Amino acid sequence: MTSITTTPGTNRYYVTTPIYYVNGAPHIGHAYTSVAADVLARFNRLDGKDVFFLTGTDEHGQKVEQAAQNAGVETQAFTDGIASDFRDMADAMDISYDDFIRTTEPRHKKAAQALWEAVSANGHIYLGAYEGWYALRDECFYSEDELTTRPDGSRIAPSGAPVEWVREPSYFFRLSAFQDRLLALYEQHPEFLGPSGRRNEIVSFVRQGLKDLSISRTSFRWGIPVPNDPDHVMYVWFDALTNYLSALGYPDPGAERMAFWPASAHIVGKDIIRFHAVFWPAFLMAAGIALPEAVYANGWWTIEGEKMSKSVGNVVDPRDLVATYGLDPVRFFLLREVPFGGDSDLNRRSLVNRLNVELANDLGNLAQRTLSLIARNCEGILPAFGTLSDDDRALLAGASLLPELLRGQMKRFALTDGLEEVWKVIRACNAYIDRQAPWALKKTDIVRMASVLRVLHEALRHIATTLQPFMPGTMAKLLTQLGVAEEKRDFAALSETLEEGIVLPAPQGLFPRHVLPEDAS
RNA sequence: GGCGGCGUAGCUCAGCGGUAGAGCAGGGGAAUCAUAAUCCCUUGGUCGGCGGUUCAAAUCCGUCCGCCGCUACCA
Repeated sequence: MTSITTTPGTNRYYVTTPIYYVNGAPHIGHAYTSVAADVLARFNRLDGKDVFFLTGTDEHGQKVEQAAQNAGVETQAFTDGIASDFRDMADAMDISYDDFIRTTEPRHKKAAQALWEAVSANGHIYLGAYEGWYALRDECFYSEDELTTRPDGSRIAPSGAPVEWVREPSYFFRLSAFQDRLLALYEQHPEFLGPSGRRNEIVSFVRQGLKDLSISRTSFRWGIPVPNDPDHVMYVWFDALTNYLSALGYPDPGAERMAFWPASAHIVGKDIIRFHAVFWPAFLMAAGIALPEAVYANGWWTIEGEKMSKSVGNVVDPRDLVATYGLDPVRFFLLREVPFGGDSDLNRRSLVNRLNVELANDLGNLAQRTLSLIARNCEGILPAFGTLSDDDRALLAGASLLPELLRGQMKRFALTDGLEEVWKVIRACNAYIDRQAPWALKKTDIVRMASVLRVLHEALRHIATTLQPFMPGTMAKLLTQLGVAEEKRDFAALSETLEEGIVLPAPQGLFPRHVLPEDAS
């Protein structure tokens, strides 16, 4: 049995997205969580860490079985189709995952069964009966508050189907035994769970008492068989959560990837925080496996002020947004618009406004004006630093602080605040260029002009390097325009000075402006 | 019902005991290297209402009003 403490940091970083449930097509919410996790993965790679980044799909359960039946397709073929759509979405969003786990893969089944056996061997699983209101017609259980009572006292499901109280044999996990240890975990490791509002909710949930958890079903077949009792399949969460281990090669003791355990961060949507912050650590404690270092929940997106739902018909496919606005602008917007952890609204006006003001005007135009001044006045050759003024030094100091600043923000999952820090430097560059007016120095002091441009170039190199995790494609272009070699783009390379005299390619625009149809004319 | 959060400039929010802040939007000016982009200045708020503690309260306490979240087997 392990202690509840998490292991100290190493040079490895293991970050995960949830595995997405394949009962529907990927939407902007999935993309959001994945982009956030991707930023963390990319940031840590640039920071010299050995990173493993996992995403994938959750493919078991009665709903999937039914969805496949409704579609008239064999269940595995059905999940194959949706899983590949999720993979396509991840690729379209430039998610730099190292592995894509599917819960229908043999390696996962083996891992889930091994985890079950480990928990069982420690005495935390017992056979009991799951009781509840069951609708034969719908073939599923309903909770008390979902039901309506008719005048004659009988109850009906939301679907209108009659329900009856039934008992189904089920294996239970002794969740109740872990209440104190979970509370100790939250208290001793406040960084385990965030944002803080969510942590408080989970703490009060656990405090009010935990019941044992039903972790198997006999009412459907589409799942992983329980070891030594094939009448049962594992109930979804025991199966699904194990993915974080199965992709590492668990339970093979010689699996190289197991060195990445425990996970550094599980990024999840706020709807599944409980499963990650309560059930998952309890399962791991029960199996004697070290706990992940952090679980962090992101919020929901509304669309033009409305809740996203299939019935409203406003579900946004991130690939459509990318087709209209470009990949990096969309990635930027998702992480920039609202403090990471909170809810936010996706609407065209604020999207276009952010892209125009912050990307096109603030950053794109800064790069363009700086690089074209160098192209035109320095023959496209990177100038040398002259004697640095206080103004020069202040700007460079701000820029060189960025990696360290962002490191702190990323650790706290403050992705939005991280971007704000970079933008402070970008705004400072625009103020600096106006103050120094290199276009005027051109006529009075050509040496000073060259030095000013070099200071701006150096600030831009820091900005572009730090922004790579957020906008990998566009920042790669910018770094190329700045003459930074591909192997000199990590944080360590920032402390080296670029050689003057290198030839810079011709500058090209990075971010096009957008005009809303109603604003045209 | 219980527990918790929020309510600050037109908008999105930061501040959380010591003379009200940022970004965007609005107004004025400068500049013209640049994607007509940029820079500077500026209008604007009895910090949800009412009481209390304090020399001093967005900031602490109480209460009221209005939103929102959680309150287990939903993927």
